[in-house]
Amino acid sequence: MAVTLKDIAKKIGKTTTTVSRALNDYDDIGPETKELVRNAADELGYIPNTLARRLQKRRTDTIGLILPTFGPRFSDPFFSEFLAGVGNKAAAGGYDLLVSTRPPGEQEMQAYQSNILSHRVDGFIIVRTRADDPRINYLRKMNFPFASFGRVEGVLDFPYIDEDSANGMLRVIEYLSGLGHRRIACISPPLELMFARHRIKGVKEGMDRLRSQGGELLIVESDLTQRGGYQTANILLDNSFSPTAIVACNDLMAIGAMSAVQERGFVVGKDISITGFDNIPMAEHSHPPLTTVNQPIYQIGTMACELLIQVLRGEVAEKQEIILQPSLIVRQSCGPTPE
Amino acid sequence: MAVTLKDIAKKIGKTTTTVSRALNDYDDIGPETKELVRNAADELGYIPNTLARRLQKRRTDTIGLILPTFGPRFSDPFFSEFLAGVGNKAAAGGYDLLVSTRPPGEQEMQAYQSNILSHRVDGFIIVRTRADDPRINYLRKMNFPFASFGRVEGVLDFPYIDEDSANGMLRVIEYLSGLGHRRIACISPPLELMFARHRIKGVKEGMDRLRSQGGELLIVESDLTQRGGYQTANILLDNSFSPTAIVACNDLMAIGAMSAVQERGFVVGKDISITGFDNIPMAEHSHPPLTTVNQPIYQIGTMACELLIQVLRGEVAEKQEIILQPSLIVRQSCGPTPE
DNA sequence: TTGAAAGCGCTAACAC
DNA sequence: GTGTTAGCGCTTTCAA
Repeated sequence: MAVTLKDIAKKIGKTTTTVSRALNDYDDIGPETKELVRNAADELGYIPNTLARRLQKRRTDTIGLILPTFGPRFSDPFFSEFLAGVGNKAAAGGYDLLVSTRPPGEQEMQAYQSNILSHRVDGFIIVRTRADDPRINYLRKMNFPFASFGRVEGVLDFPYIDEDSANGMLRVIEYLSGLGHRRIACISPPLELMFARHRIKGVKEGMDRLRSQGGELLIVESDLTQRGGYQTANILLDNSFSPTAIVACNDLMAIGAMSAVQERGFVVGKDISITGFDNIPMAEHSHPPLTTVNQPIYQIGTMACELLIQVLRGEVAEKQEIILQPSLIVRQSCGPTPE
Repeated sequence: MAVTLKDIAKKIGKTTTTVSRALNDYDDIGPETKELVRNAADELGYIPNTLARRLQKRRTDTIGLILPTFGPRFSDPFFSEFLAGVGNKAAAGGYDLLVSTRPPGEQEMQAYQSNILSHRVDGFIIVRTRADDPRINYLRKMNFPFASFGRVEGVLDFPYIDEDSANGMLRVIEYLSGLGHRRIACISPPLELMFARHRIKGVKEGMDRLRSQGGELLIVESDLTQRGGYQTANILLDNSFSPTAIVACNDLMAIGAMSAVQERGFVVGKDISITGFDNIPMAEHSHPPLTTVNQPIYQIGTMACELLIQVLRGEVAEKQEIILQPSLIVRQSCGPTPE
């Protein structure tokens, strides 16, 4: 049914070898033979069998992406955009993208292992790095190609891209302090996540600079979801600390926090200021629109994939690490400290 | 480097044939040989080479999912949950999931074509069907296995799962009419999308029943995004129609519409009622929480994948079509008609 | 119950 | 330039 090299070879009275080389444009094939072969291939509608080629080449031309899912519902807008970035770059580079989702832990590690050992992928994109990331430890140990979005604690001897979240948060704090805020609460993701650490680090650094001016910081850990932000903000509002500003470590939690604040009759941006991080599309259309730090997730996906492709192709990446400088997006969710 | 059947065979002094059959638990292999082989395999850490197996079996054990992306930013929470559902079911069934994203049109069709012709996938999951869906037409023509989430206009001779959106919308309208609403505006997605048609159909049917009681309907087309909902609501509010309720065809647009309404100083659920569709996590935490129709996207992904797997395995699905009955989730975004 | 031989469709080494 | 031969790692007839 499917047309093979053999069919073409038979048709034009040559061998499969010749046909193969002609189609792959080897130098040692005569120009008229090439023409002949190509025409025959076109006529018959030849499409190479990927599987056969991959087996022979001992390459899968496939990139693996295992999304770490927490909780049962998995609708982080973050991932879908990242996925699109990775996927489009992969497609452009001639790579397939093999996607799965696994909760961090045993199953996740097994997925990495089996994908590698059973020769399903040539390399991995790692996303949402953890402090002592078992995935990265494993891949490094196996000497298996990968590129990551996010750093880890410790040695950074692998290609990665990351945003300078610490700096982003520093600017958030500076912005808020410029508005007069001193009592600031921060809603943090689980601290095993590296980006949480960076963001918290930025917050702390900013607050340190405010110490002489009476800056006070309360950090509460949450879970990255809107619901988590909502619940955590409620805890915060019940607390005697009574912050004038809430700095959430991502937009989803910020938007959840806004609901909590508004439910109590406070006006966001007046009674309480709130900031996010990521600049997801929703941030522009929250009520009020959310002041946040931009993170170009689609492009980050693209670039992470590009880093990996460079490794796979054996091209020496001149720059194996990319740190993006964030920009503050000022909208209407912050205002001067109330009296 | 990698352990092959040959290595095991050599080690125990049998042939690769025997080893292969032993590992695959064929009946015609002696129990002690099986034991022997298995132990040797374990010792050597044998993992079958997927590529080789696939080539031989002429199956890829891979399911394709090409997400139709509109616009540049692609953060529909819808897709990430659907993806997780499909992916987990696929993994459980021993299938890989090959994901790409393509804007509807030429490129998209080429992706389907090349994935099929180059033997990359065994079947496809189709998502977000269009009225005269070129993907489905093509797959049907090629007689290539697929299952879809969503129906099409015309013959439904393929396995699909869908929610009875028409009925869902009917219930929304009934709910609103019970609250006294008569002048209702509807924000619709592009009408080439099948689910848009079903939802609109439900809306119209509901309004038809209200005609004798002065029911009036205005439908405006938008683009499924929060921004689109926002813009369209603004158009609606500038219009002389002045609806007392806005029925959005998905949650994202509903939430966008809420922003627009609120920006004009109206109170959602009092001055104007708003409803959505999908029940994305965000809907619970919007301000006010959104009354909407539930659509269990994760489960739908799971079931769509299951339908496909049944086809691939040659199992006759007793029920090739699944229609889910929706449930109305009443929250706080609707109230009685203002005077 | 096991082995020998063939082949999935392709590419690569080597000879001519 | 082109053909011969071999082999990627696996499964599957067919014989023994």
